[in-house]
Amino acid sequence: MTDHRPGVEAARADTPRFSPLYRQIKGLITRGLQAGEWKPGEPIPSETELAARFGVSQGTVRKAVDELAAENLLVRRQGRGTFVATHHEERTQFRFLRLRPDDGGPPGRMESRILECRRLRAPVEIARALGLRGGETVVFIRRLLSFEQRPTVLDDIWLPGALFRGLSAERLGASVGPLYGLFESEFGVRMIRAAEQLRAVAADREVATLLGVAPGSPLLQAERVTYTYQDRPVEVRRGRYVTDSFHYRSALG
Amino acid sequence: MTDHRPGVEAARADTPRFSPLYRQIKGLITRGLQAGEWKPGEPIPSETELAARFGVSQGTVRKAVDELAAENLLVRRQGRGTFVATHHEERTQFRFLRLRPDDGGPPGRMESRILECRRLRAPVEIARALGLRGGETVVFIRRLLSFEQRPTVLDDIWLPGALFRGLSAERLGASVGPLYGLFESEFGVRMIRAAEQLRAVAADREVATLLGVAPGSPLLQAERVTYTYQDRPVEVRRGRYVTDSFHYRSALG
DNA sequence: TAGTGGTCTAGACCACCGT
DNA sequence: CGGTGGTCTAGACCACTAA
Repeated sequence: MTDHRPGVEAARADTPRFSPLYRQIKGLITRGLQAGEWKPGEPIPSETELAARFGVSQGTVRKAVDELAAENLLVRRQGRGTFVATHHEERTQFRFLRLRPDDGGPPGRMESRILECRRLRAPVEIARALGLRGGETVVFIRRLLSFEQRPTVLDDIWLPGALFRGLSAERLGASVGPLYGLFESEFGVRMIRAAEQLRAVAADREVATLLGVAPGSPLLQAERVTYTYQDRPVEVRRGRYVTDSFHYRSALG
Repeated sequence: MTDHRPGVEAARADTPRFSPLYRQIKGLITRGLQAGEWKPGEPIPSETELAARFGVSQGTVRKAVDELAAENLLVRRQGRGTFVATHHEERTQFRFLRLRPDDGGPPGRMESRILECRRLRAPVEIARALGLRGGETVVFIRRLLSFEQRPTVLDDIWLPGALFRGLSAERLGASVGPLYGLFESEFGVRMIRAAEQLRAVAADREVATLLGVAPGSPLLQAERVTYTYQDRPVEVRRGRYVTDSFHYRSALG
């Protein structure tokens, strides 16, 4: 790279007064990830190699990789290398599902059933959340998650139609792992982070029937917006959780 | 300090195979915080000074402080110094209260009313969560939080009696800031982190009355265990939130 | 044993803050 | 201006993994 000295950067002067070198390196690595230069699950080049490529010291690369690892874009494995994060792994499996059995242990046998999958014009709120122009089509998915045969989660999912061409109930049914793994492998869309808004709601008749609870039962509702690279929203999800013997874990730091 | 070289550490050999130097430094700084060597809101010595005191390089101190800052025990302020975190500040004010108005903006005028404050023998579940022996006394507090005159949060709080001698309704009423600020200043108990379990429940008659909702209304319930240094539990809290126009924010990363 | 990430050092310089 | 944290470097050595 050229012109990455702090002073030079400062001279550029716009919104962020100063962008340190390691952040620029971070940006370059992110660009490589986004462009698919290294695929999920694969290792990226070693720190010394990246340092040579970018013409900076290893310490600077290290700090860039540190941040990317903290954001779960990369995974460090001592003695082996640094790998591109993937949703096809035990460890990342439940990163976005915060529901846990009250008795502690990991969730037991989980079964996913697709109830619906069709295309429709995006409702205004969905379009707004996804940054779509009015009238664009979205893929709508409704699915039911059961733990040990007990229906527990009803998810309604909206995805930008343009990014998920060819997504169908059959395709979903044929897949085994987590949805985000499918999205990553089949559509090249990598879910990076999400924000949820939680509230307690009363189950309406339709939802109550699907979840096997009495109408009016209290349900935990999670409205999620999921983002890919560049903080681009690519999924809206409304989940309803039966919290009789499960709870949603939240860590306050 | 003496004997902090990696090799020496490795030779000690027990559970953690190897404890890097910066973690030991981190432990020493934490001990200072816990012992009250530096008070909340005050600056700790500069990095160079700490490096000299501990006989390590500045970079090693830096990494220790980095972690402590990431855990919100310290706050770095460029050009000024590194300060001991405190609950008496705007920025940390809402660190543990994740409820937000649906319309985005920050919570409006908040009013806290103490409904109850008394001592009682710890119920078994509370005693277990707080690591108390059966029959020890706890302080029980019930309080109501209202936003813009609208009752929104009902908190039941249990604290170890031994740590909070002299805590009374009057004392609570006389205080202005957040509870954790009071606990920090008056009782020397600093809340560091917490874990919550969320579920949807139906309001019973008593709770419904206090919150001004219909009995059976769905409420978001948060069961919190709060920890101080050394991961010692020092508070159990059960909150019930009215989520008609508020939601609980959760970030998935 | 070779290669990777992880730690530690010493020193330089920069950005930011208060005086 | 002096002092603080923030960045960057170059080089050494350690811990871990796989072949």
